Amino acid sequence: MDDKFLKPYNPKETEDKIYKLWEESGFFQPQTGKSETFSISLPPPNVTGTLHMGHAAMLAVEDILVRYNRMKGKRTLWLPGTDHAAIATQSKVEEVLYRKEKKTRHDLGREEFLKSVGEYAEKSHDTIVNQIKKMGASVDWSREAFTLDEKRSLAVKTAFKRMYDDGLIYRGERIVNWDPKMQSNVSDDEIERKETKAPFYYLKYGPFEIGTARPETKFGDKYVVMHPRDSRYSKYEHGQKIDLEWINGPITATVIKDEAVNMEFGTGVMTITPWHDATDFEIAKRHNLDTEQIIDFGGILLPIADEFKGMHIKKARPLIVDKLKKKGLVTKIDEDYTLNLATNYRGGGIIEPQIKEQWFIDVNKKFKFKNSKIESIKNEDETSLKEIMRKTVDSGQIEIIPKRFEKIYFHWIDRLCDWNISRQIWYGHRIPVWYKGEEKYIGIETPEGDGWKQDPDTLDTWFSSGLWTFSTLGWPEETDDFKTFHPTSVMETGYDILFFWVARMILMSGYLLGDIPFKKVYLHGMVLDAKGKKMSKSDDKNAIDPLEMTEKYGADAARFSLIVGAPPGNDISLSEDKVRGYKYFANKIWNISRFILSNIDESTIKQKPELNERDKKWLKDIERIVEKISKDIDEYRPDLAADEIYHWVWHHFADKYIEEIKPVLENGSEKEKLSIRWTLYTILTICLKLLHPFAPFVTEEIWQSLPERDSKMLIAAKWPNNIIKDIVDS
RNA sequence: GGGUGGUUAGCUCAGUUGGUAGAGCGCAUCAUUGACGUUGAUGAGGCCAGAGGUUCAAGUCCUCUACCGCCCACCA
Repeated sequence: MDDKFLKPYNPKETEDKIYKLWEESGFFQPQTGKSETFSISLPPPNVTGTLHMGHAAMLAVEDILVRYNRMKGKRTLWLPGTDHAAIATQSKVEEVLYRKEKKTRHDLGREEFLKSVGEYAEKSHDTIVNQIKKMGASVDWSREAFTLDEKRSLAVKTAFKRMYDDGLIYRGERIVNWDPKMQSNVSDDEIERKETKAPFYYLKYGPFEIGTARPETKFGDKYVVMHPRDSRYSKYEHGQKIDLEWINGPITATVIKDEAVNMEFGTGVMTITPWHDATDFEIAKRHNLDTEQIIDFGGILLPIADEFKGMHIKKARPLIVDKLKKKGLVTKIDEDYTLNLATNYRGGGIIEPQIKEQWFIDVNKKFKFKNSKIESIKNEDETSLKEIMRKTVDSGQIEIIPKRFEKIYFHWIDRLCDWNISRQIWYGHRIPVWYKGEEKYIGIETPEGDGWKQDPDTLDTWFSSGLWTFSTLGWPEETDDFKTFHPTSVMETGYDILFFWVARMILMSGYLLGDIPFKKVYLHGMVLDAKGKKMSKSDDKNAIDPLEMTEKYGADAARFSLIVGAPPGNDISLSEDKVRGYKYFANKIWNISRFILSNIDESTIKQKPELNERDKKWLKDIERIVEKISKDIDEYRPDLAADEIYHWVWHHFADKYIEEIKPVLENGSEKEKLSIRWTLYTILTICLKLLHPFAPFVTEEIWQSLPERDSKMLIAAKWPNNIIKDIVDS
């Protein structure tokens, strides 16, 4: 027996060494010559981020699936990469730039700024990669990808051009979610509404009373809107002009009747600001009304505000309210009003709706479906992107686990509007469109000749993420990897990005390949702290750092603690006690092995002796466990499998069997001892295999010290199967 | 407002087609110098949120209620 067993298991001394051993073995790469495949694309973490508990949980689940399927003999690929995370990364660099040098990106200029973002991303990249390794993730580093590298750029441009040529991408002037802080718009899905207390003002508007939380937008309000069936206002006619006194003097207002008005709310009358409100914009469009910009893209009031022009809205508001009060136009102020403030979920800027020209993907436009591998849409059928997203899941070709998220997904699709894909930030994939006067060019390469200017906007980061399952495999080239590993077996990710990402992957894959990107979607929950807050938020001081946990208790313990009791889709709250508990388990495995190895010798395990009934019973019992574990993992319940194996190894195998046979090893007959020794060793090797996907480090370390084993490395060992047939009955 | 998840031991949470309530940490008693610094055995502690229903049988299925959370939504 190896001397290392004389001390307790020491993850710190073991893990890096074992990871290196695996990497050098080449087993992270798919083995050739096998037909059935299993593939997962790693959801790429932000290149500038650090590993949080959510990542750690994700890596644990995926590594379990991957190691299990690899041991089952499948040709297994887990492809890693990082995401340029346009907005998040750019904001981070801008913040540092401002803090250190008091400069903005405009002071540096586009080219120089991008260079510094690139450098920052590159430097940061190694951090996240090393953290992924610490968790024991058996990803194939030789195929690592980045959402903004050259190959992925080609995929993005190819996708854009195809969609443009099919009329699915268009440029249009719409009301968009403008973030004045970041100087870019964001898509509807990137809006996070926060409940905020704010005063709500009731203002006299001629004969009417209107309500607003934003008096600073009201300068241009010259339409007063009410419901056509509101009897209170039946004496006013649509189109009627009314002269009245307003903020900066007398104006003429026009009465508009529109069903969008809620009669129950307030007085049932409102004025509209079409340039800065989505609902108002729709009303204005319906009645062909004038629109006028009140606030510029930096949050500064325009000349229409008269004496307030040039002021920031934040400063102007109290002054405007003062003026309104002095003029006797304020009738009431509700100081305790709650409104849903729209903020940018990345970066937190307060959204100011603005009308702006942007690029969109049309999700409703019909087009002819080509190369269909989607069961529910026939080749050459007329379809739309929305229909692709719906039918692939509705037909069951893609299965979302747990099932309840399918309903949420459908609900989202049904109210989905065109996807705004352009951003005014600099870091990201530049829109592959060039202009020269009236001419326009859309393509992969910069057009020949002078005078072409590229569109300044970049693409929504989820555009490139949407291609991830196949751009990482070499698409648009028809590579062997692409043919072999796509569609991928399962997409394992958090439910919080079901819309952002999962839906967009289905859209992109469906349109570009006529195929699904993955067969299953496994959604894991959020890791919560003791207060029930998401641990992935970097500003959360209660967060448990996964690296600190691996440092203190070992990666195997961290993995176990993130798996047990975490069914798909359920949030888990993690405590340090739980991690510690599983560290003890790793040591228990260590000591079981120590006990067994000190009680056998090579000659007693090489040849199967005649087995007594007790040992046969235990061998049958572990076969039952093997079947249970396999079934649980096959059904995407690693949480149950982990709990089951934990319980069996500790409280059955160790507490019962080993305790039972201890006296027999002392005083029993030679025949009995032979049977026991062989059984102990056999069960140990099976247990190590069963435990390996969950606790890869400690099991591999023990495996390396086994005198007799059917594979040099545990990572490549064969998953146990038909034990009774192979052992007991022969 | 619509949808959705939760409510189980002192704490944090599991409980897969309905069949005698489980884990980690904590607690009590005993054993143990040991394969185990991290051990074992035994035990205390649960009207499984509340009410009704289906069933031979409900933590589990159905209906309603309460509270907590999350997602969605154009109430200015």
